[in-house]
Parts: sequence; C-alpha cells; structure tokens
Amino acid sequence: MSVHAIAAVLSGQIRPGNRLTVQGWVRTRRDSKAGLSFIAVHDGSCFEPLQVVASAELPNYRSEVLHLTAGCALRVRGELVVSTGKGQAVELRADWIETVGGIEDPETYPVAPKPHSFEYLRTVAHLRPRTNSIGAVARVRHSLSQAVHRFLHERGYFWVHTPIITASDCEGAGALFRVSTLDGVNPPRTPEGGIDFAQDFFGRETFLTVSGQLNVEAYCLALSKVYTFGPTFRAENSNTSRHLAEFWMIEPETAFADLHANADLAEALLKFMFRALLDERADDLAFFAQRIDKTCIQRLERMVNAPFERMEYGEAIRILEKAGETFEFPVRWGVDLQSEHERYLTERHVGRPLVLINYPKEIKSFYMRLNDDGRTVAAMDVLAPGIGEIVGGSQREERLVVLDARLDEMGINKTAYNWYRDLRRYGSVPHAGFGLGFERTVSYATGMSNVRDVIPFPRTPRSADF
RNA sequence: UCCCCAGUAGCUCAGUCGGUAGAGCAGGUGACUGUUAAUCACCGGGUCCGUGGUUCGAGUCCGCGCUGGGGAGCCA
Repeated sequence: MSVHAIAAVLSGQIRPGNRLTVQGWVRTRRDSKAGLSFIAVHDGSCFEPLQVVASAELPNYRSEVLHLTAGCALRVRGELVVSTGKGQAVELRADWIETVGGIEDPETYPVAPKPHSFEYLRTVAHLRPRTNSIGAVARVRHSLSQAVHRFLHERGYFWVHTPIITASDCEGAGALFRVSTLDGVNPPRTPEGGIDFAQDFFGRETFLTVSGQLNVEAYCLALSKVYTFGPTFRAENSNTSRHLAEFWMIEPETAFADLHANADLAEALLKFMFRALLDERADDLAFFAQRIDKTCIQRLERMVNAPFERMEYGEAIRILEKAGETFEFPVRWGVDLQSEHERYLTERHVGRPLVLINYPKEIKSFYMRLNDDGRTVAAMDVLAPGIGEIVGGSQREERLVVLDARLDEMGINKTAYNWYRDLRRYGSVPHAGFGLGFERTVSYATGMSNVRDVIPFPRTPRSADF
C-alpha cells in the first residue's frame, strides 16, 4: 500500500474506499465519548491536516493512541472514508497506527497546540515550522520563488549565479560583513600597523555581497536578459520589522532597456508572482486572511488587477507639499522620502502600489543614469502600502564619461571599478535593472508584519542562533 | 544607533497601597455514544530577566546591565 502526501489525499486525488498510508505529525488529539479518538495528522504538504479516526479496537489504542500528544510522528494505515463529521470531507479510518517518534516531555514541548506569539516562536526557530503560520509561510516562499523563476525563464531571462564573496568595498549599499581567515586575535600587521589583508585567504579584503547587481550587469552585456536570485548581506545595525542582516533579493537586468521598460518588468513580475500565489496557495492565504491579516487576499487581487500608479519624484514632492499634513521631516525638492512620506503617498493618496521615478541625483547611487535635465537620475522605487519600498532600481549609466564624472563627484576610487568601467568601454548599451526584496514581498503577500517571521532562520543584530 | 514600552508557571497574562504567587491555555489522571481551539472534574508545575541599592520587609520603589517589542534612521 503506497504512501501518499496529505495534500494528494485532501485534494481528491485519492477516492474514498481506497486504502492508503500517510506519514506525519500529530497536531491535536480529541477523544470522543464513543470510545474513539480523532487525530489531526499534518505532513506539511498542505495547510490542512488529515483527520485520522482511531477506534478503541486498535491493539495499541489504550497503550499508545490515548497518549499521543502534539508533535508525535506517526505512520497510519487505513481506509479513506467519507467523513460523517462536519469539518472535513474525508477522513482516514485507521486499522494500524505506528508511533515513529514520540515526544520526550509533552508538558515542555515548545510547540503546544495553542496560540503562540511570534516573538516566542523565534526562540524556537527549529520547531516553529511545525506551526500553522510558519509552515504556511514556508509554502508561500516556495510558491513565490518558483513563480519568479518561471516568469523570468518564460521571458528569456537567464539565472546567473553571482558570487556571495565580493571584493567590491563599495557596491553602493550599506555596511559589509568581512570575510576573513586571518587570526582575529592576533592578525598579521602591515608596517604601518594596519591589518595585512595581503596575507588573507584571497590576498585582499573581501566581504559578503550586498547586491549581485554589478556582477550581473557584466552578464547582461553579453546575454541581454539575466537575473540573480540569492542571499545578500548587510551589516547595518537596523532594528526594525523590515530589515534582516541576511535576506534574499531578485535582481533582473535587461540590455537595451530604459527605465520605463524596467518599471513595466517590475510590475509584471510582481503581478505574476501574486497571481501564482493566489492560484497555488489558496489554503494558506485563507489562513492568513483568517488569523493574520483580514485584507490580504483582496489586497493581492486588487494588486494583480489594477495598474500601478506611476509618478515623477517632483510630482510626489508637490503632492506632499500640498497635502496639508504636518510631517516630522519637512518636504522640499531634493530630500529623500521618509517612511511617513511614502506611507502618505501609497496608503492615503493612491491606495495601491506606486512607482516613483526620476529622483534627484544627490540622493541616489553612482551607477544610475543621469537624465537630460542634469539634476535627476533614472531611478525608480516601487512603494507598497504597509511595507514601503519593495523594489529599487534604475536605468544604469552606460556612458563612461558621465559615469566617471559621477564617481569623481562622489569621491569614489575609480580604479576599484575598472572592470565595471570596462563594460562601458566595450560595446556599452543602455540597460536597466532592479532589486526586489523577497522577504518584504512575502510580508506584503501574507500580512506577516515582521520579516523575521517570513524567513526560516532570521539573522539580525545580536541574533544568529540556530 | 536614537525614542518609548515590556520581561512573573511550558505558553499568554493578572498581581491593588511594599507584607513571601494567581488565572487561562498546555501537560497528567479520570468521566462522557462522532470530535472540530471538544466539554467536565481533579492533580502536578515558580531562579517573579540579571545585578546593586532603599526598606523591618521588594514581583512591586531606585540605579546599572541584558533580552524582546513598537516607532525612527539606514535600506530591500
């Protein structure tokens, strides 16, 4: 008799009357007056557990079944039958139940069948995937990841595996984690007294990447359409519900594309991801809508059906100036938008995702293409209600002269970027790309308010357990 | 990093005016003719975050530290 995933059983692939085996973990056990027990068995293949009906006639009913508690691992054999109870269409009438792994001390098992706070669950990150919420998040992450690859693959994009270890000490974003094999207590010294990184593993200072963008641009200018999807690292002391020291980012890069094509791609990608999620994970989304965020399904449906608002930075400033709001940070042309400003624009002014374009060059990175007005760059941010920026991107500066001027202006050492500048020397073309923060996207889709709960093992300042 | 708040049973929390500890859930035992966060009865369960101080006496008041949360900055 074959073993089946509970997802296959509950989706109707197995008809009542068939005999089968399932394997999974106990969620709850309810004993009935009739001298039988109902065991909710969960194997993670879908949101719902399968109800197993265990009768007192089972040889191990009193010795084992009546002692099953949340978390016990089971193998159950029986016949699938139409349920006479209300909560489920079918159930497994067991004729054999085997405890594969028991619970050492049920009283202190950390994932009791009761509501837990997410703060507490983070302290048991190795066990929290057994909960409804974190299990659902894991399946949502999978669906969204697969959708990213499917969408970009179908549009002719190649997945490029850019390096995790980088020597660029200024990729334009955030503080870096050093990668080193030197003795941390007593490192080799230069004559000047500094640490002698020439003796380090790579013969120079190296770091964990903060973005695959610069590397993926090199492949863009050969394969035309490329993307990265991998982990990135920021050593910033950010203590918020939207930041992680290790997070995942999707970075498409398109040759012969301008900012508008770039924004089109970002919008189409997000819509494809959320459409796929609505199609594939209705069970998990129903849970998020019921327990986490009542509006999450309608938010996703609205997002996939309505065009994103597009707005010039200058227009956004005018709207904020006329808003009649008292902002903590005053608004004028040239300032970077603060959380309160983004929130006003997305949540109050347009009420849905907003693409802001053409920012002042002073507040953006060196690689963004200078516009003809000489004071703005072809940058874009996608702002989502509730979480703020989920996409940041730009058309890249493809003109070597202009790029060099920008590097000089910002006091960046050009020689460190010689390989990047080569891309502008040899067959340079207009190109554009963006970074999509994966955890923020999962957070937006599920209504989970802290990104630490949408990544399996979160890394944040002072916290890298597990 | 800054501002604010919190830390008491396995978990979520209450604890009044400073007088040596409570509930719900979870767990154990039992009852109940199909349960759905089952119900009912009984039972076990405490480094009151740490540290120093005030006091006859501190979970409670004060200082310092640690951890967590909310917000801000930085960003995705």
